[in-house]
Amino acid sequence: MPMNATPRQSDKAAARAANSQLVRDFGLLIKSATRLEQRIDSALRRECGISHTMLEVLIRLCRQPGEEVSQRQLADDLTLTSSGTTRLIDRMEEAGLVRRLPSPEDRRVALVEPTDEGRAVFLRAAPVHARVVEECFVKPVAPDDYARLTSALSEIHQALGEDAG
Amino acid sequence: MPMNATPRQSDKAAARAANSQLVRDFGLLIKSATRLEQRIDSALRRECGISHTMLEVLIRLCRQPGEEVSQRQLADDLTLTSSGTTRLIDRMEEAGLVRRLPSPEDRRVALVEPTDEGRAVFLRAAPVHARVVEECFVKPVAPDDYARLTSALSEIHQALGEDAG
DNA sequence: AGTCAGCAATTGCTTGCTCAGTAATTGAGA
DNA sequence: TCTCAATTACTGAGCAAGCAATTGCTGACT
Repeated sequence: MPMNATPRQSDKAAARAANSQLVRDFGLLIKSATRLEQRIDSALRRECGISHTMLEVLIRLCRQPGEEVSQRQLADDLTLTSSGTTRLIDRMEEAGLVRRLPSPEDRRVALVEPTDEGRAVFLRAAPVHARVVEECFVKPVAPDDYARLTSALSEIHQALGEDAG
Repeated sequence: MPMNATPRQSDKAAARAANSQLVRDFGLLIKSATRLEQRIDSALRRECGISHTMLEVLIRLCRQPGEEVSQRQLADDLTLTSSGTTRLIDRMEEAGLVRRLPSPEDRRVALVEPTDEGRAVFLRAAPVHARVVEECFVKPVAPDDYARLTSALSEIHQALGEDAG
């Protein structure tokens, strides 16, 4: 494997790879998603006093009454580690938004349930969330593109789920 | 503003809003982007010893020789605060990947320049990056959808850039 | 019954970021 | 020319996440 002082052919190829359209498209995805999430997060903090992550938890807990969710399930849904989830739920419990209760079926699992306060906050936050999504995500996209966008995202998401290594 | 014990009509509407297709589509975007970035990041750490963020810096520094970039510019490009950028460059300088030099035009700005080591790492990392992007982002998407995906992303990105408040 | 591999949750430590506040420098207007 | 608001970078403090190691529990296999 010879190493020259002057750039080799393959070096130029590598440099080109980093600037390829595909890689830039990818960058656009990451950047847009990052900014979107920041937008949502700051709107929620300002108007409702909770983070976006906390709202995502509440969304899953408030689907229907009596349907508690395990931390494991939340972790998977939110793309978090279990330790991250533990501490997220700690903070939400501290804030009076949720409550932990032991699972009757498996004493390892901690089920999470919203408090009345949690439900109330959810009801205030959901429209804020929906509003920002509408403004920053749905509205800017041409209707023709929208369907393709979501199907592309599903494909990506599914591919990522399969080879979960 | 009357408050009843039983859920009001508007509460149901709020709950429905949180479960609307639009909001779920948005969730899919966030989740896919998060996972994609994790994938890239861990591949780069494992195979090249740098984070995804660091590679993004190197990409911008290695475009062409002699084109130094200010930290401000990097911060904007990477969606970071300026203090985050300061410390990122601190770490990269520590690792011997980049060097700071004062701007001759404006003594406030710190220009950033890659070292030889930084360029070498970039050349090793770029193909890894490209490979994962290809596998996880480009390949899973049907060709018909791909063009729409990127145009949708551009529209979103542009909309986010305009009302930068 | 007894063992043991595996999973859920938690905890200590580290990392990578933000926020708020500071200092130096610039450029535009009185 | 002087002043002053805006801009660039840096620093201290704090927060939210990850990783690694631990505990308690479960279910499967001998």
